Amino acid sequence: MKMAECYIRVAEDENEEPMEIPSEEDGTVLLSSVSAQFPGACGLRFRSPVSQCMRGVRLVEGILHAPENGWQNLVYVVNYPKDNKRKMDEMDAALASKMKRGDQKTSDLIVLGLPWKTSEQDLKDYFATFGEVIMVQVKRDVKTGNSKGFGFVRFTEYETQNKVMSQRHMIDGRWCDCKLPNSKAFSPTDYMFGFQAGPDEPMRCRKVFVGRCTEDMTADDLRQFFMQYGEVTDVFIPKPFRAFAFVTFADDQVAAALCGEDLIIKGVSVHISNAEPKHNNSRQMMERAGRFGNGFGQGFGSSRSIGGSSSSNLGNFGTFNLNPAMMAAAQAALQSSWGMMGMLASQQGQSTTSGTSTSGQTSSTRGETQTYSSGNSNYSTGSASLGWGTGSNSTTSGSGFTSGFGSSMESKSSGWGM
DNA sequence: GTTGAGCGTT
Repeated sequence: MKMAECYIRVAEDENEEPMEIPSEEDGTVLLSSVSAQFPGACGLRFRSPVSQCMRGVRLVEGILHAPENGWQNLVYVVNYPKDNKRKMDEMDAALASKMKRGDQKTSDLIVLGLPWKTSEQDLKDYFATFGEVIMVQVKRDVKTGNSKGFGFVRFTEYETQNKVMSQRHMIDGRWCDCKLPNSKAFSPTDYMFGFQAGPDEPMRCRKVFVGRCTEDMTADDLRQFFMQYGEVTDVFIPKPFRAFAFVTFADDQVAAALCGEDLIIKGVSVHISNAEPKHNNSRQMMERAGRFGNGFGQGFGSSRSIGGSSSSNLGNFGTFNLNPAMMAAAQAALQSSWGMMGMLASQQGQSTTSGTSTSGQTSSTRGETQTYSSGNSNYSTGSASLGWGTGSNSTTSGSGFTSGFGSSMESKSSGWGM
């Protein structure tokens, strides 16, 4: 009877400009039609002109049925699963800052083949001839103190890093190689910032895991350091020493923005990731796959092949490298929603244009070039700015990629049980 | 007190 209505007006919020969504011939509207425009949508509601209350739209097997008096000219508001809409916006913001290309952040490089006798000072002296060094480390046996023959180095400038990776190094009489460490090759946890995967855990995550801590980092050191990003409400260091700590912020977005970052505290590179909820098997499996390159990482090229020596073939690889990570992260974090996928596709599509409509970047870019030092260390954090330095560089045309992404998702969705 | 491909944290 409401055949005349060809479109209904749908918006994410009552006050936002609605989008017209087509109805079916029988006057119903398919949920899929709604979710095509509002990824992750699970239903509709509207404000009843009579009661002035919000009312739900009847939904049966994916079909939205018009209210008593037809769709009329009301604005229908999209429902999202639980509070995922809000989460999605924050993920949007945090992802945007991490996916920012252009500002190519440096990462720690692993230095393989060091002579046993080489000290951190030796390393620093050697690499300082290439550019400013902000961190060096020689990995040693905890009991004997003997060098394990490898270490890490980090430079201020991305160009320096590329130069160093592009050649071999004669250090104290041995040839050494500098590479991006395996830990930099896609870890889904880095994308799962701020989310508790548990279905009954609506709390957003304000706590981060700080890995690779050294024993000389006190709770006060950590508090002093992390203050620059936002109010710190708690610092927890397990005893006895376990080489990690937890830092809790007042603002969950600060925690989200820091996840995936490598920060330098007291001359040591620590890695920030989400403080994991205790039970989550699927996530840990994926983490393994990511860390050791057995799963997604290999088929799509590890990041070590990207940021490295050849700057000529960066383009396509970089974009493809991120996608499996996103898929895995989305699967684990959102489980029941495709919302993030649409967001990712649009992000990719926008990556070659200057202005994105993505909101909220400002909140995570405070505190540029802050320094922190302690004791007799003269190291400092070169830059506290956020962003992800995969070294990837999107030169792919956005539209072509986006469509490919969408279709591959559809073909795999059944296998993933989503 | 040794060694020579690897890989830093739950």
